[in-house]
Order: sequence, then C-alpha cells, then structure tokens
Amino acid sequence: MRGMSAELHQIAAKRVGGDRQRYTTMRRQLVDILSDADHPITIPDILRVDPALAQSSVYRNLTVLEQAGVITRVVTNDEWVRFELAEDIGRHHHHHLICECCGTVRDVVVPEALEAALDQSLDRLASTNGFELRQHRLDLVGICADCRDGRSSALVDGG
Amino acid sequence: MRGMSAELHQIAAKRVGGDRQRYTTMRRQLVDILSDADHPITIPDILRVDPALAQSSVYRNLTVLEQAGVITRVVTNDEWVRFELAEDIGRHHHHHLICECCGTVRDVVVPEALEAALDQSLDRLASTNGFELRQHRLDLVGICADCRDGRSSALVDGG
DNA sequence: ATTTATGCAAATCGTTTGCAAACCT
DNA sequence: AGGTTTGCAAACGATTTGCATAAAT
Repeated sequence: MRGMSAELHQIAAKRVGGDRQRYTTMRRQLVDILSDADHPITIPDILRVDPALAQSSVYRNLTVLEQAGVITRVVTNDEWVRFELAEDIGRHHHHHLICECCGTVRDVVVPEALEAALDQSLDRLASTNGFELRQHRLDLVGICADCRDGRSSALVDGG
Repeated sequence: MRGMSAELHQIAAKRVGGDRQRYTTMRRQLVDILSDADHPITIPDILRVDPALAQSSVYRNLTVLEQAGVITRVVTNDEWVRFELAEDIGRHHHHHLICECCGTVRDVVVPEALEAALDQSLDRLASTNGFELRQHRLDLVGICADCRDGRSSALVDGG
C-alpha cells in the first residue's frame, strides 16, 4: 500500500494545516507508518519501526494528527492506546477483531446489510435518548487464530 | 434496585469462592455499589461513594471480582477504567452510550432484531477469520443530552 | 494456626510537560 | 526574525506492589 501515499499526504497536510499547524517530516512519517501497518498499532509498535523517533514527539504528533482528523484513537482492553488512519482517509468503514490473548487488533468489514441495519437502529436509539450520535464502535472480542494454534507471536508486530 | 441483592450476592459468592477466594465484606460492598450505580463507574466514583475504602484494595478487589466473572471492565476513551456487573448477573445484555464530552457511560438495549442480526453476522465473520468469538462490543459514541444542553454535571456521578 | 485480605506507603509505567536547541516560512 | 516543532529529562497520575497487620476459615 505504499503507492497511493501522495494523495493521502495531500489530504493529511490540508487537515493539519487547517488546524493552523505544520505537516512536518515526522508527522508525514507517522502517517506513513500507520498507513503501512494496515491495522491499529501502539506507540511502542511505532517506536519499534523507527527507534530514532523521540517518544514524546510521537505522543505529541499523534495528538496533533488526531485533532486534525487524520488519525483515530482506538481503545481496547490492553494497556496501550492504538492509532489508525481515519476512516475517510485510509480504508473504508470497518470494525475490529480484538484478541484477548495477544492484544492484536485486526480490521474487518461487516456485511453492508448489517451496517445498514445498525445505522438505522442506532440513529433511532440515539434520538430516543436525546443523544447526538457521532460514531458507532463495534468490536469482536475473542481469541485470534494464531493464539488458538499456540503460535501467538504476541508482542511482535509483524504486518 | 436494592431489593434483589440476596440472590446477587449468592451468585457472586459462589463465583468468587470457585476462584478459591473469599467473598469478603469489601467485595460484597463493591458489588452493592456497582449494583446501585446501574451504569459503568470509575474507581474515583467508587471512592466517592465510600471514601473510607482503601484505593489499592478497591483496585485489587475489582480485579478479583473481574476474574471471578462477577463484574466486567469497560474501556472508553477517557482516562479511567469503568466497571459494571457482569451481564449474566446484573442486567440483560446491553450496550453503551458514551459521551465524548463528559465521559459518562449509560446503558442501552438495542432492538432484539438487531441483536439477532448481529449475532448471526458476527458469528459468520468470526469463523471466516478463524477467530473464536467470545463477545461483541457495540458502543454509541457522541454527545449526551446533558452536555448538549450545557448542563453537563461532568465529573459528578449523580445517578 | 494458617491462609487470605487489608491499608499504607512506595514503586511502576504509559503518557505529558518544561525548556532550550533546531526548524520552517 | 518570529512562531513551530523537536528531543531530552523531569513530572504526572492511574494503577500496581511490598510488607506488616487484621480478618476469615
């Protein structure tokens, strides 16, 4: 997926710029890393990809990118926050397979019919509760194939 | 909801005991607090209910209760973990309304038809991916009525 | 008696922040 | 030049842990 980056960075730059901030080398690199990862990754994962990165700057820049709407924060049950490209930049709308064992998060796309049913039901549910719905979050929590087969590469972030 | 506690504690005690641990006064009290709360609450919330509780013991006992299957850990985007009674003990299967503004989490029940569609689709999706599905997690993220009206009692945990 | 639970204070660890140097326009 | 961004080291804060005392079986 390293080809279509041009457009990606163009959009990212525009959004960051719109936030009155600069699309620096490091921010671009972070977007590249998230783009290559193709699934939500942790800060340690990112530092493993490029150990030269200053941890504090990674934190700061991920926050900047998040506020600019370029990336999204993904929360799971394990101890690290994860990040992925925003849905309207990276892949299509998707959900997550979260492994209780190794913590890995994979993307999945659910059938369109289900997504439609969800949208309809949740919209109604939200308005019934006076709730302004911004997004829905649907995760499948369980044990991934690798862990079940005992070959959980656990902490490693292959990709 | 303070009436049906007898049975509740009976089940809780059995599960904790099955874990070769004791259903102490404090653990019982935590179950009571979660039962009264009727929505997922944070550790600070719990300490506010009874400031005499030792924070470290609350952490430890919530872990014990979680491992015994009495309570469930709820993760949101804010900085505190939340806890609620396990679904097969407390309320029925439900999902969450998470407010991006004040962090409050409320329970909602989605239409049975949607739940059925979810179950079916997700089961299939899981097996397609060699994933052993344990639970699904569906959250509505947005702005709650209180925050929209500007009367967000934010950090307070009214009830 | 023996095992388990509690409270306190100290330690951990992911994350945030202060500040001086490096960068971009 | 003037405002941003970066890296380093120190600070933060939610959570965990060590250890001596108290409670439960």
